[in-house]
Amino acid sequence: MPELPDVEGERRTFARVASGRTVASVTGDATIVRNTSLQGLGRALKGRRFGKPDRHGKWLLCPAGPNQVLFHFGMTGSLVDGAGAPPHHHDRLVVRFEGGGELRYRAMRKLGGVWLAHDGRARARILGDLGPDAMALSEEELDAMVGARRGGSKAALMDQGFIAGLGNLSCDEVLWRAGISPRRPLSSLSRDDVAGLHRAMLRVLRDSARVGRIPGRPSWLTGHRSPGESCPACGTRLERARVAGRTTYWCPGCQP
DNA sequence: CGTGTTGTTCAGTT
DNA sequence: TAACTGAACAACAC
Repeated sequence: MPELPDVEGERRTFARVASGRTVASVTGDATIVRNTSLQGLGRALKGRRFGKPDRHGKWLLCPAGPNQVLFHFGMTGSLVDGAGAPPHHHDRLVVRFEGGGELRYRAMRKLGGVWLAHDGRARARILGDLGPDAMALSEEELDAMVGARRGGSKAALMDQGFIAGLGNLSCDEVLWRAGISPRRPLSSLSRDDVAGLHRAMLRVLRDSARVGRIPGRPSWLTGHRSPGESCPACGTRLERARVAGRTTYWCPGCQP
């Protein structure tokens, strides 16, 4: 699931369930903690109170005193309010709070994980070379970035080092709304194209973030990701191909 | 038993 | 060097 809008949903879950709460214990599957042991994570968090979570791209950044817990959700991860919820086979980490309540990191596949950072340097090392957050990017910034980028539009928008947050679904949705074919070189975009791309990106991300996922509404391209479906705007049969390594849908009519 | 999957990373190639 | 490709990771559904 997790693209930027999904992680916005996780951010709200964390804020509701964990922010302001003091950690009592940390248990779970040791392999989901990527850069320390379960015990190390427990020692760093125990007795600490979680602050307000932040997000950059698909990363969720959760302060606990001087430390930070960094969540990445891979393809199947999510945060769950564990209060009163029955144990689940895919609960990989359980953080219990003083006075009751718990937060769980649940993931079917263990492609994401949990990292501990003691300071800003450690955090930067873990996050790697991320581009600006897609939701915080201004049209002027995008315009300045586009000219120097070689290669196709989809590959660029999917590159977390270029812009952080877009995934396969949101990328297809944004390109469709902006009327840009996924293989079209990004550097070929006119100023108007860039303005349209920026508008489409914010629109898609804001609408999706509000519900915490990319809505597969019938009026969205994302609602038609099965072979043989038609464009919800013009009725043209959608194209489907592997672009930038991922299954891509686009409308040859709306995205020349 | 194949294929495919909303994520990243790494090795190898263009 | 920048960017691309394919494999690997992991756990399912079909």
